Amino acid sequence: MIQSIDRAAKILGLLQGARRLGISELAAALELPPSTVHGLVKSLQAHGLVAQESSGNRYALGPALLKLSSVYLDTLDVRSRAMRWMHELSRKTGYATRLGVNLLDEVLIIHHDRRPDGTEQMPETGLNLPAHASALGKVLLAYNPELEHDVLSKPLAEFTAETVTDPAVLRSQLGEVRKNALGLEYEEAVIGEASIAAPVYGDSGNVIAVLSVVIPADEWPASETIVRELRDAAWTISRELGATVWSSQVGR
Amino acid sequence: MIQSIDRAAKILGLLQGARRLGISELAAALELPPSTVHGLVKSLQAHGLVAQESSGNRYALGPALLKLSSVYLDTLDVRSRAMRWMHELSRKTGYATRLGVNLLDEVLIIHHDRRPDGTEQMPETGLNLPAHASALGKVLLAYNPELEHDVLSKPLAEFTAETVTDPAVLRSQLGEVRKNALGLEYEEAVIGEASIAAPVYGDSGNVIAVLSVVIPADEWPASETIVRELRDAAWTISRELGATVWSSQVGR
DNA sequence: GGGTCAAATTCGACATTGTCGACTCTAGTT
DNA sequence: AACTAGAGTCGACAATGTCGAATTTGACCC
Repeated sequence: MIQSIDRAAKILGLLQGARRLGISELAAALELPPSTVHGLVKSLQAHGLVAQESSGNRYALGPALLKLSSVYLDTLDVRSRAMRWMHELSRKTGYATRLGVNLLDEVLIIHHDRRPDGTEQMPETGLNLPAHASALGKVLLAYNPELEHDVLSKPLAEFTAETVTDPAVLRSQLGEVRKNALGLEYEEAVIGEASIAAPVYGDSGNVIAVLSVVIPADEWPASETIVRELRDAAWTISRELGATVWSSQVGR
Repeated sequence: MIQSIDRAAKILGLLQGARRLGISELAAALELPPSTVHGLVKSLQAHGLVAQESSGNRYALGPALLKLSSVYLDTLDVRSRAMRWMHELSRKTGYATRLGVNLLDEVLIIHHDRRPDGTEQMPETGLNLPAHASALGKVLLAYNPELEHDVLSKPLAEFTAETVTDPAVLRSQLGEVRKNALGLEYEEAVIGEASIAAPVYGDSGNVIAVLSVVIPADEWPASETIVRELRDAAWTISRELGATVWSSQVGR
């Protein structure tokens, strides 16, 4: 791991959390001398990864990130293939749908199709969810032993009374997920919200993304029809990506 | 400029252009030994900034960029303030509107409100435009001497027969832009497309963004009404950000 | 309006750190 | 099954980034 890149990435991470920070604040957070941080920040700034407030001496994330991320989204075959089926799935079920991938030890939402009832809903693309407290996350954990190890090696954060914080319970849930190829979550991250998720396979037979349907808590549990439609959609996307029944069974 | 950060940023830039590259391809492009590039790429990968193809040995941009960029968009006061007025402006004029900021020597579109006629239109947020061949870019150039110097120090790329490639002509156009606080462009980047743009001021009195209306070439020139509506919208946004008549006049 | 303070920024010497070449390993090809 | 091309590993060297001291900037208060 190259030290200065590690530090630079940490600076981006800090700015992600705190929005706007001065050199000395960054230096304090990283436990480095301000002059060192200054050099790192200026290098990031030269590439547009960080931007300085026009009136002031604080720094924030830069515009280059937007351009990079828009290319990132374009390169994802899963996403472009999934979009039309997600829209279909939202329409059929009446619920919002999400497509997620693994980012470090969390889940990143790479596409979101709103509930079709026309209510005001925040776009969720780019948000992330805890791996152990979301249906999306549980599916990723179930099919990725490395991630499972990562997540279980740290204490599990508690978000609501329903959050699973006992590693043994989580481990047994992951067994269920593998058995049914379906992840479940009821008010474990957000009160009033539940979800179910199914894996999406790539041509190598690996789970490369997860598809979920977000269900209001008072309409839980999901009907058999909803589950079947979710599974069908996830499977259709996988097939378009070149996965076969066979490859998905030997996968992992 | 820290060397390894510079190199890392260049790697991200290459992946932005080429989508998927192997270590040796990156090494060739950067004229560095493959082992050096490998170390850089692995460091970026550890932070999710690049990702390795599941089946294969090539690398692409990583999911962390999406999360970072979504935070970037949230931190931009201009954008959140501008969105509602842009929607209004699109509705009133019947044309698509764009909001841009400066990224290195180009213009990055940070918000796009579609033409309200309901035709299929690609979302343009995250795209970038050449500074010298767009109305947005000309406004940024006119109010940013450093950027002007940057852009004029290199040859001006030609996109269409209308593209201004003569520095002297561009310079005189920038004078006009400053005089009218309005940038114009007719088929200089894309055939069939023209646009007009007006500056948006921040509380320091600087031009921090640009607002434009995209007009089909066959409806050119824009009516006085359209121009006034664009100016009004840009001004309303500026005022919400704390700009005053006075500060915008002493600005720069 | 001037004086004080905190924070950003610049600079150069030192030693830590990243770089590079040689080597190994893996996978795909003929 | 041998061959090739590319990815990935390792350790020595010196180029590079780091850090402390000094300088500048700008904000706030008296």
